[in-house]
Amino acid sequence: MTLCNCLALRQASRRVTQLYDRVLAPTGLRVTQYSMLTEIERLAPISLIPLAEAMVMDRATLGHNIRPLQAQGYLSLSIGTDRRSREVSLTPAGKAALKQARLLWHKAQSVFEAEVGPQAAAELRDRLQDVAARQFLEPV
Amino acid sequence: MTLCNCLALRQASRRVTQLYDRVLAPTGLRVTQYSMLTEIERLAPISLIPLAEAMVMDRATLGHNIRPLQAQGYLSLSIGTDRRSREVSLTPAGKAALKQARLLWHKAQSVFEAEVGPQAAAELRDRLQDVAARQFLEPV
DNA sequence: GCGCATTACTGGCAAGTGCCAGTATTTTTG
DNA sequence: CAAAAATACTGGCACTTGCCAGTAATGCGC
Repeated sequence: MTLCNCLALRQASRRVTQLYDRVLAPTGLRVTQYSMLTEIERLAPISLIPLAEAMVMDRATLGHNIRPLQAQGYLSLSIGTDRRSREVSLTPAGKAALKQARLLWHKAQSVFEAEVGPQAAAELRDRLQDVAARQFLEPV
Repeated sequence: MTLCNCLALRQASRRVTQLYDRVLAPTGLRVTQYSMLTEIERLAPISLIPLAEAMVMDRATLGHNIRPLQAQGYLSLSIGTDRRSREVSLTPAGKAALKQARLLWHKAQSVFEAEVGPQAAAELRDRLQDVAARQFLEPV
C-alpha cells in the first residue's frame, strides 16, 4: 500500500508553516499574510481574481484573508475600472511591515535550508511549484 | 531572490487537497478526515497525544478535528487507564465509511500520479515525509 | 498522605480554507 | 435598447489549524 500523496503534503506543510509562523511571530504576520503582502507588492495594483490565481487560492478564501490585513491598515482597496472588481495595493504601512518581515523570513528560509540542505530544498521547491501549477481535472 | 519554501508547500498542498476533497466528496469525508480515520484504524486504540504526533498535528487541533467524526458516529472515545486521557477507536460505521472512501482515495491517487508521474510522486512523498519528520528548532 | 509540578484534555479565540447562495455590475443576445 | 447570461465580489457555513488559558488527573517530593 502506497502512502497518501496528499497527507504527505499536508503534514510537511503543517510542519514548515509552524516554523515560519514561529519565526515571523514578532512581526505579527503569519506566513500566509506575509506571502500575500509579497504577491500584492509584486503585482499591485491587482484585482482579487488574478491575485487568487497567483496565490493558488480560492477566490472567496482570498476575500476572507485580506480582511485582517485591511483592518491592520496594510492594504488599500479601490474600485477598479470594471466597477465589479476591486484593486488591491500596499499602503506605506504595509510596505514597511513587509520590509521588516523580510528579515525574519530570510531567517526562516535559512533554518529550513540548513536542515534540509540547500540543494534538496531547491529541488523540492521546483517540484512543488510544478504540482501547484497543475489543474488536476479528473476524467469524467 | 529565492522562492519561499513555505509558500511552495502551502500552494501545492492547497492544490492537491482540492483534488482529493473533490474526489472524496461523495463519501462526505474530507481528506483530513480520511487520513485521521486511516491512522486511527492503524493505531487504535490510541490516545490523542500520540495520534497527534503521528498526524504531525497540534494536540488541540486534533481535539477539534475529531468532533465532526464523533458526531457522525465514526469514532468511539473511552477513558484510558490514565483517566486524564481518552482512547480513540473506529466504530463499525467508521470502518465501513473508511472502506468505501478508500476506493475513491485510490482514484485520487491515480489522478495525481498520472499527472505528476509515479516515479516523481514517490520521490516527492519521500522528501515530504522527511521534512514532516523534522523538528526545525531554530537556534536561540 | 499532602502539596505541587506535570500531564491530558477542553474551550475560546483568530485566522486559513473552500463551498454555496446572493448581490451588483458588465457583457451578450435577441 | 431590454432581457438574459456571465462575471466579481460578499456573507454564511463548516471544517482546519494552532495558540493560550483553564480544568482534571497523575506522579513526585517530603
